[in-house]
Amino acid sequence: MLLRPLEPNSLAVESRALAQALIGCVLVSDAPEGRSAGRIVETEAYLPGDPACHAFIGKTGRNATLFGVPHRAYVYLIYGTSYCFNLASEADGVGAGVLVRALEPLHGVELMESRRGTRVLRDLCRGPGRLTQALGIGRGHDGANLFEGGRLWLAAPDRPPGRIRSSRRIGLTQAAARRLRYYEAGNPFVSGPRKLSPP
DNA sequence: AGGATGATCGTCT
DNA sequence: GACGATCATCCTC
Repeated sequence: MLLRPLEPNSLAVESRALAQALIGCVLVSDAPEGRSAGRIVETEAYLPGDPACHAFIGKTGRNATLFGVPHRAYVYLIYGTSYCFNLASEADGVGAGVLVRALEPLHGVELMESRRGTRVLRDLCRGPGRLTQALGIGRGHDGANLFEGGRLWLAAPDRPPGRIRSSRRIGLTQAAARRLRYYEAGNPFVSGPRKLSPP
């Protein structure tokens, strides 16, 4: 399978534009065990000054990469069990990011199955904690540059993305009404509700 | 030093 | 649909 590295500086910096631009792009993990990759089908934007954004409380040890240069990986542990993968967004110094919530498996399905402990294709990368486990992403990837051919990088879309829809973000207690979740319409690898939520 | 919290997942009913 | 696991992180003594 041909994977063409995404051109640096080709992605939007503004959080909502970035969240939409990432749909269809391919996230690639090159680990000692082999390559695994998936097509991004669902994202969420976390804006500057957004109470739901980890950066809202100010810069701390955990969230520092959200305040750094855009498009670096921000990875953190949630509920003591799962890692979430984000890209920092907005200008250097501004705390914001985009969470990647689901991938469509593209490459290295056997490796993903072994990491995930399931052979159900639809369950490999559907959900933020699942996709990080499938690709072997952990806290060690925090701060990674995704454009210099390292262990984790972004490739250009392998095909044009379908129509993008939006909805409320999932699992939030803060700012839950805002429609900052984006997903490819009709894609079975999208997590959570695939219908439009009420305005 | 101790307690509360959470952008989730898997299991059970 | 509901619930418990599990722990790094942050806040308050």
